Amino acid sequence: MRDSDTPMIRSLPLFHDMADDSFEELVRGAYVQSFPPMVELLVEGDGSDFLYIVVDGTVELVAGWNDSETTMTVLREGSTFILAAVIREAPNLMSARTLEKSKVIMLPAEDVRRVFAKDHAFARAVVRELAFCYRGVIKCVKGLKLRTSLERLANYLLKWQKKLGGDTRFTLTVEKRRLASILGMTPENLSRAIKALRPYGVVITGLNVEITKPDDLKSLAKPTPLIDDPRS
Amino acid sequence: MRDSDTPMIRSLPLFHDMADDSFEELVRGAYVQSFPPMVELLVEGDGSDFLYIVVDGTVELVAGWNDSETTMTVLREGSTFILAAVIREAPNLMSARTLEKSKVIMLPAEDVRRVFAKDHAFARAVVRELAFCYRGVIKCVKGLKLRTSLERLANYLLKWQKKLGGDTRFTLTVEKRRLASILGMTPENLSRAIKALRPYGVVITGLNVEITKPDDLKSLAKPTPLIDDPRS
DNA sequence: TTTTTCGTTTGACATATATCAATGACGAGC
DNA sequence: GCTCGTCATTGATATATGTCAAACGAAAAA
Repeated sequence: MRDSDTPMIRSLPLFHDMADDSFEELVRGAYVQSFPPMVELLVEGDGSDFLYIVVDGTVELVAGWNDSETTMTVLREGSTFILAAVIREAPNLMSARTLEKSKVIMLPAEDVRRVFAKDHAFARAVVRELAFCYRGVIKCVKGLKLRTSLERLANYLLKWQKKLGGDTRFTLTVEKRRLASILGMTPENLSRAIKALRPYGVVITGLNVEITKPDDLKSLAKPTPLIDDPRS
Repeated sequence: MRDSDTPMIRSLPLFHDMADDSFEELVRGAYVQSFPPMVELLVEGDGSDFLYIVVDGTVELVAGWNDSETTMTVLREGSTFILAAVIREAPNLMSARTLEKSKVIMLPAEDVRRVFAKDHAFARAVVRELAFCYRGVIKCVKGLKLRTSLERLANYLLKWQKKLGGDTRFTLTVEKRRLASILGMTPENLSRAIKALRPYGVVITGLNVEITKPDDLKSLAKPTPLIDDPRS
């Protein structure tokens, strides 16, 4: 890999506090690769030979069963994935594919485990990262079990409005059928849900969202940090 | 706490490999408490002052939203809980309550974090534990998003049959309305789902389960280790 | 033993969500 | 500018699941 990529990795929480020589050791065997859209980076059920880091673009994690599949999450710059599988030397529970042209760094799993075993700061960072991911998935389960798809959509919109600066107007970062899958519904149902949010001041045309009555929408969505706050 | 409890803790994967003095430090400030059934051990949204370990009995983790609640999981001897919240010093995402008379060990969160910061072996064990929990929740999401409630029930039965020794007959370990909540359905719906499994050789009377046509049931359930195998 | 309580089951019904088919809208490539 | 393909939308319908009320049954309390 090129030296120009290392500062970006180094600045990630996962690698920030580790010893220099440990970092060297990790980076030495790393690959940087650019992929076109819709490339399968790894397949559910396979072993995990690398820890992945998204440098640029977007990568989706999908899970399949019985001829159908669902989007678990969409990752962007700075995200790592299949950390848990690498640590436990277990098969991937999800497939990963690029959505856009994307650049990813691949750290050989062996290296990660070796450095993890000897560098305490790195081990601590892995813990914090995993704890973060764990809590993210727990929130996801809570949404699925406690909310209807309409409520999940309403909260999704509020969450992204905040994430993108809080403006009245903003743009969705994924296409609608993928959004439907993320929220655990069909594209048709999403279409109807969007219509159903109109009385609450939501207008969506294409990927453009406008929220004219945020209070009304919030009274429907009833957001709570214990489900909807990505950090914490 | 009494010395008689320490060997059990020490034998758990989380504490097995850590240094003796670190273990001493953890155990020194620990509390052991016995609670009657249905005692709220901690409340969703509160800060986490302790890391909990179930020594005996059963504890359920529940999450609530908008006046309804759902059972996230039921824990038994040897399980730890709210590890992620303790590590991140973040509010609990779930409440915990005893189901039966239960004995739990409470390790002050401060101690856990301090030992975690200095003992590399403990940090590594925490990583393994968190990675394990993370993968468990991912499997849960996959089940919720990819399967119907009937399929979830079928797989639940097969999973517990195996876990309890593989016998044709076995006994459910939770009451039905809690099972319904675990599976993400209503008690009424569970009742009907149980009836719907009759053609597949499932007879449930009270908490007793009999599976007479395992192959038929499996052809409906289509179990996969990537969702249904708790280890790995 | 009787009574009470609580969990389960059942039926009738309402709602949520998925499916299928058709149409419409938009962008990529020619 | 056209054509094709893909995604989004709409309507009709089917299925899955939830809700409410009542009846039932087993375990705990009197």
